[in-house]
Amino acid sequence: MSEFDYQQLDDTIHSRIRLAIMALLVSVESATFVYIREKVKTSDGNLSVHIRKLEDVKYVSSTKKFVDRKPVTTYKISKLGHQAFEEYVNRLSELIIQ
Amino acid sequence: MSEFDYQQLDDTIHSRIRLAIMALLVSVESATFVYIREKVKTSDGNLSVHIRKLEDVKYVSSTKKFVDRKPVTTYKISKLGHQAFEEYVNRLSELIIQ
DNA sequence: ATAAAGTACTTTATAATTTAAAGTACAATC
DNA sequence: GATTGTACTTTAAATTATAAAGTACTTTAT
Repeated sequence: MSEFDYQQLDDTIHSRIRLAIMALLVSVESATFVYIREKVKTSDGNLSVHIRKLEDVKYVSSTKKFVDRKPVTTYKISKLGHQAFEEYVNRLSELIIQ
Repeated sequence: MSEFDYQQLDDTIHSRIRLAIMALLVSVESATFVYIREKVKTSDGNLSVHIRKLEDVKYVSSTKKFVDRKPVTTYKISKLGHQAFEEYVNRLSELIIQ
């Protein structure tokens, strides 16, 4: 059962930064832009671009509101995103575990 | 201990195609260009470029010879490559396993 | 004998992605 | 009221990946 076909790995998830974002989001109920930025240790620009990609494919949803007169964007992983992540982890295991 | 810093993941290894190559190479004594190309299901050009990157950082070594008058390149993972792969898998687990 | 097709790659050009820098729209502080 | 800070977004530049073309043969068919 040892397959080494890299195309089995979801390309949207398999990016170091997006993988970290997804891993974080599956572990929490929801998270703000700033919280994610700090945990993932990246710049605003990077996070903005990458989390947008996850939104584009509907793996993540966002809601925007104001807290203390400041904008706060909160992100949540979707059911589809959850499934995709699980599938990704399974494929990864198949690839790596001998 | 849940960290989501994506920079912990070795960037040379974390590419779907190079990851597949490394996973294959840790599981065998050595492998030819053609064997890898078939297992990893990629084109000659892609394999050539990516395996060269692994060679550049000394994760993989190669030897070229002629068999039946045809060129055959054989690749092996190096000790450094082995360590890097192990380290990569460990970091990946930390990232993914909740 | 020679032309066509195949093997084992390498190189190069184009497309896609990532990263970094600059920009926007405020709020708070000095 | 001018500077600094927050929470992002947009754009441009650098990096990377993929696909196409090229090289140096060998084999097979004509």
